[in-house]
Amino acid sequence: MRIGELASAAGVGVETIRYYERRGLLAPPGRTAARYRAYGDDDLVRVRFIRRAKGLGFGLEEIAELLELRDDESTSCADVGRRAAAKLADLDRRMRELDTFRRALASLAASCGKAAEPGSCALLHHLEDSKETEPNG
Amino acid sequence: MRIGELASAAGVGVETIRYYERRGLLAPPGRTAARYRAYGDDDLVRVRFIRRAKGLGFGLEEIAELLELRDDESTSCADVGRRAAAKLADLDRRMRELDTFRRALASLAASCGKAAEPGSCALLHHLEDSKETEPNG
DNA sequence: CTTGACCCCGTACCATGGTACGGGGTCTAA
DNA sequence: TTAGACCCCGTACCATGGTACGGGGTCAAG
Repeated sequence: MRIGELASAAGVGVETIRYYERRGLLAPPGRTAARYRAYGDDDLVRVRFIRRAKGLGFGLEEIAELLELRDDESTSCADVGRRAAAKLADLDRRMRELDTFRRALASLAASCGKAAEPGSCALLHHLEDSKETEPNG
Repeated sequence: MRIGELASAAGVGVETIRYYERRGLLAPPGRTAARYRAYGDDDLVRVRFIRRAKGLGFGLEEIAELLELRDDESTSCADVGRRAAAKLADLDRRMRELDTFRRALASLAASCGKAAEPGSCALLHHLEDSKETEPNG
């Protein structure tokens, strides 16, 4: 398929595909006689991989590393696993914070409709109460 | 307190404080005779608010809106609540995705150490299996 | 009355993750 | 053969969230 087709199938712009190529996330594809990029289904898989990983908070740099591991057939799953473990800890922390916040938000949304007293917002109080949970962890 | 004190108390750089002021997240503070910015404890609360909200995925623009609501005493909690509800849905979706990913990552980390067969990575497969969970939600 | 830490301001710079622009080639269909 | 859709490339630009730089003022200690 050509770049436009790949892009729309993956739900991104054509420029994004080229950008990923520049960034090394996509290998330079084959070309048609007219120098058009020619992609296969596996490229689509790859772009979707990137988008999904990105949507989950991985940076392109990290994704590139993940893809490298994936590309290298000799790389053991354990290598991926080591990276994964580090990311897991990160994810866990992130999720805990997010969950705390989500709870505050949920209880806020529940209580707010009823008592509309200005200045008595669970959400705002939650954010104002500065516990030791610093963002630079 | 002066800007440096505020900054270190909030765990950010001096430049960040000034940047927040430029962005309208912090009101221009009072000045000493020497034109030094003079902050109070509520400014610290405010900066911590910003950092916490930021650490949880809010953008500065969103935070500015939240702060506006907070500043405006006449704003009912319900107004904040409406914003919160929208953010909540967003957070929920994000957390579900994150959780799916975290599980994959966790089971990967568990299985990877044992069977190190290349190409059989739960993580990679998870990302390659493109379900309808698109990142542009 | 000088040294050093702190502050002022404006402007430039940085990384990230794209997005747009301009000038050109290619392909398909009428 | 000509219009329109698509593609090529390089380069510039954008938003976000800061960070650094340079030249200068302020203030407390020694």
